[in-house]
Amino acid sequence: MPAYWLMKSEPDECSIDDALAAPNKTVPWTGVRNYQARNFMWKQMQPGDGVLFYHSSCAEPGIYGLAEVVGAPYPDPTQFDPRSKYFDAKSSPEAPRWWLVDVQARRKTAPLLLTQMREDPKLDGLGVLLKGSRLSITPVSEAHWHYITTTLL
DNA sequence: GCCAACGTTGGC
DNA sequence: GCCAACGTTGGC
Repeated sequence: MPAYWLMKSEPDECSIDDALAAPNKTVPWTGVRNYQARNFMWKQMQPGDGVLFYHSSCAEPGIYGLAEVVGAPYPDPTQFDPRSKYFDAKSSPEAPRWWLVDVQARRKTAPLLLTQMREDPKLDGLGVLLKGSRLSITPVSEAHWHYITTTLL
């Protein structure tokens, strides 16, 4: 059974346009350094899972596209690269600390802004709307996914 | 740039 | 294992 996720990306780093322009429209979801978000990618995501592609830390945060999980999780290579800002000296190839999945962009959508989502009672309980939520990857219920993808986008 | 909320670190 | 200090996220 497919699962659904909302994944935040800073558009300055990787926007939905960047993902669509990438080879095979696929980007490694690099740089996650939060255990809860890592565990979603490492232990729970399956190829074919649906992804709401969210732009964060920008002028108009919101959902800007649809994507899906492809392939199996593997260690984030940036954790081993001393020049990377995601380098983690406490990790090692023998015991990688940070795992990621590849995400393939499906299409860009009309923006569904955070402000709009907050006003929609049907989206009550959506992870990204919860008070103080900073988690960069949050599960999305099938009902929310269906509503967002068929009615709002 | 501010700051609330949250996660992590490390001394004890 | 507690918890204060610190760092980060991310909306505004």
